[in-house]
Amino acid sequence: MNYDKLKLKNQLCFPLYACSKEVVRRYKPFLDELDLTYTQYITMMVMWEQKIITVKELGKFLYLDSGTLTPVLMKLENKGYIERIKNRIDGRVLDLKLTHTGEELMEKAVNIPEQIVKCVPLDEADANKLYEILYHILDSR
Amino acid sequence: MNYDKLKLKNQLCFPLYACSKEVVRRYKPFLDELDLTYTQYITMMVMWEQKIITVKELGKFLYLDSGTLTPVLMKLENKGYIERIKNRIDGRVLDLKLTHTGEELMEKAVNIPEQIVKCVPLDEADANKLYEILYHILDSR
DNA sequence: TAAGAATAGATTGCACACAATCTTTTTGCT
DNA sequence: AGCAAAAAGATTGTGTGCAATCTATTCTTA
Repeated sequence: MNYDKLKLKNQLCFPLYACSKEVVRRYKPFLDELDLTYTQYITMMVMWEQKIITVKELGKFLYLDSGTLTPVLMKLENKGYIERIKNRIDGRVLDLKLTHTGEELMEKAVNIPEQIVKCVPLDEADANKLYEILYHILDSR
Repeated sequence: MNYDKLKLKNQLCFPLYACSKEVVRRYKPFLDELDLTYTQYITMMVMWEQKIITVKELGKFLYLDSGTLTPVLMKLENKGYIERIKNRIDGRVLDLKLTHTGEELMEKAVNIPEQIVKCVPLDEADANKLYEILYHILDSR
């Protein structure tokens, strides 16, 4: 029996998993300046774009469920970046609303993407290819 | 000011992070049959290959530190797949030794890689390219 | 060779992820 | 209208990740 397929070096999932963590680590110094975790940061990215959104919709953007999001959203509310407002039409729904403070935070975050690009060695072709492959996998759910 | 770079769809890190979790999710049904988590699985992959290894060396393979590994290794020891043995020459070092039971587990795991391939839609060229890009980033530490 | 530095792992504390379950509210059906 | 099913979030419990710190041991070097 050949066990080569079980070797770590022959896996595709493993470098994906390791690389994901590695890139998140490289965000940390920049996010520390804003006192945001990575999960809080990507949540704020959606908030900056949507202004108002339900937890459900947010979860679709981030591929996360309420079990993960609820505590994250409570922290962001405590920091004053969002408000959590029960929807009046449908009582099951929680609307998330970007606050003025949350909007201001965007100004401080606006330089992060380009700083990350400097920390991750990828030419544009590879970046595009990577993007394409990753979304191809994600879209196959 | 242009805020496009802060949009989620324009990030490369985010699909990497989401895709990593998605692929790990696709492992779950197969790993559940072996009663292994993904972290325990990749740890066992190293053990199956190395038979004996220190925690330090294992951590280099997996890009994980003792804070993460210690509890994982204790669980694998409880399940009988590895032994944790203090090194006699250097008392600081902990050797991990694959047990017979651990070796047997490999037989049950041997089909997992090919089953995952079926669950992740990637042709060989893209798989190779993805592999190359990911290790390029990982190696830039 | 004795003390300080370095190293290997363990521990602690915090923040996710995610499955499973629970609560509240709304929908759909008859 | 009345009730079962479905939906949206919250809660609970387990298992990572990882920074910071602690302990035990070994190395270094004055």
